[in-house]
Amino acid sequence: MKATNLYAPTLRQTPADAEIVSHQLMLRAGMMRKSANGMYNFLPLGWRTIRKIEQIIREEMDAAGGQEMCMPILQPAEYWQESGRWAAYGAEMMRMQDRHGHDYCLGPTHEEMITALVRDEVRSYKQLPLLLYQIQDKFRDERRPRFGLMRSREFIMKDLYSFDKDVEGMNLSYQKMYDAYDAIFTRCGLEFRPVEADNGAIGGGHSHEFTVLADAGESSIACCTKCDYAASDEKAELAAVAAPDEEMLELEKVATPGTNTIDSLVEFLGVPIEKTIKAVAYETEQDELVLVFVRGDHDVNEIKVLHQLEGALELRMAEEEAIRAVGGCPGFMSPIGIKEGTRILVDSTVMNMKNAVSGANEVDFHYKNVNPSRDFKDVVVTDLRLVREGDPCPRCGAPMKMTRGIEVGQVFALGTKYSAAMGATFLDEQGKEKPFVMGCYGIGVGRTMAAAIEQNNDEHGIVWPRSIAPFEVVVVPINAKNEEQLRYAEGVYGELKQAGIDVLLDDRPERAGVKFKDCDLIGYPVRIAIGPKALEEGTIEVKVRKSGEMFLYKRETYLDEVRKLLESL
RNA sequence: CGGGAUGUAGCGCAGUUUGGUAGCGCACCUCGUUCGGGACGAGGGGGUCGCAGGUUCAAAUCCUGUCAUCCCGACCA
Repeated sequence: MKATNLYAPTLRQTPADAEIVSHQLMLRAGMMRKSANGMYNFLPLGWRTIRKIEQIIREEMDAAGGQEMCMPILQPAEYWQESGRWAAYGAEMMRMQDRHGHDYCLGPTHEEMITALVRDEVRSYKQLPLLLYQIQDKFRDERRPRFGLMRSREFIMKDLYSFDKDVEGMNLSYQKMYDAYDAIFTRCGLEFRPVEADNGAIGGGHSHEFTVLADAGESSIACCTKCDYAASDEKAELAAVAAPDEEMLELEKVATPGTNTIDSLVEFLGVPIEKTIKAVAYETEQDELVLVFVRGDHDVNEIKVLHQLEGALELRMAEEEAIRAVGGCPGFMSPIGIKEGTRILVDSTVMNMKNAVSGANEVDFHYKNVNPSRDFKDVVVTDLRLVREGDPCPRCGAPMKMTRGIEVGQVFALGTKYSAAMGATFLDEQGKEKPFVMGCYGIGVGRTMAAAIEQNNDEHGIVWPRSIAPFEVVVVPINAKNEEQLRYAEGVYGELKQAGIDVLLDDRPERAGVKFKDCDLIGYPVRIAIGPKALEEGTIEVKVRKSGEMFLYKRETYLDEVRKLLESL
């Protein structure tokens, strides 16, 4: 490819509406342009990178036994009604009607489509396992698209669905995908962690998110500093803090005027915050009141709370009336003296506390010397709190570190949620009808591209990992208006191309400085400059974008040297 | 959907307070000089000032409405 035939409009200045560096650089490097909120045009350079990422994904999916196919983006509502998600999906689904008034959506994902397809096709356990995937645009009407490709409304996703005859088979498929994902993100040159993820409302199976470590990321993950445990902040398991070795003292009610927050209580009583018990009251969408108690300095993990409440999908802060109705007092709550039958959840750390302070269910009064193991009745005790920096790892006990990351992929053991709901069954060895045991596995292709830039850039621009760079090598005649130089550069370009290297010839009649700046901005891994030195001395000047190293090679040997260089990038 | 900010040429911005012929830098076009890290000179093209209504002799500027974009909070590839 020659630059004079390439539409790559670079920008000197950063567009004002781009916030994070990957978005800014993709615009500046002429890789993409915005079309509408959360939707983007990929320009030729950006598309080359997308295609390279897709190709890596394809190769690894195929190697893992996947078969590529393609399903329609437009999906009939009836499948979604069968799975129950037509109602459940909410405003995030782009919906429309055809001329006959039939409902459709633009696919936000394809579990329903693939399940319906396989249901109609696959009859026997002998046809399993079946791993089908596609790479295609998905639509999600995000409440707030932002950060360029990081969260867009139309995005390219690789989605694979596995169908197995039993849970063991599913686990095998899951592991294959897990390993393939590991290979894909490694090949893309990314620093990432597979983290244990919450499986949300889907329930049942397990799930991992593949998270690229980057400050611009929207997910917060807890990583053990010693072992390889890593989990999303919502998922991170926490053991109870051990019970202190103290005598249990007599429960005592004390007046604590105006102390309806933990901070004011700590100040008023002069007790350490670790000796206080905090209450949070929620109501479910079924209007059930749930009282949650955690240590004063801890935060409630609402996901963990939801897992305790079968059937509930959402929590809202409880109305004061509802709290009073069960004998609670907003700002001064305690499990002691709450109406029988009220759902009370207590974090396991709280249960180990001794001689703590909690509310007394009366305005301006608290209990001292609360000993939950003695004083709390009819409560559910479990892990309910949100992980914090320094909390002990559930595996090895070493402190955990909180990091930010970009979720580029997720692997998910679905089980029979969709196959059962949609009646997708096969006959097993005994001739018995069984629902498929499924898994689903997604990769955000554009997000992977953005994540790669977040991790690989400097003040001059992008520093592409070789595997996903739009071109591996750029050949720059210093003065393309000089016929001799241009011819020489064309020769070198032809040799590289002949050698199977993905190379661009920057034959634009621009000044050297302009072209060099563009090279750095776009981030080609290797730059070859052809100037007087090449013509007079036959030396080829090679510069590595990442390290800034410059090498001079003889014309006779530079090809091998460049090949070696590329392999190291 | 709540909170905040911004809409003026392809990009970055000034002008709005105090109404009076729409500007600057970059980019673009022409000519000349220049040519290994975003050159210089001369000339040139391009904007119904987001949109609609209102006030006024006169509106980018004041008022009302509306739309869009960006950032902060509940989710996900």
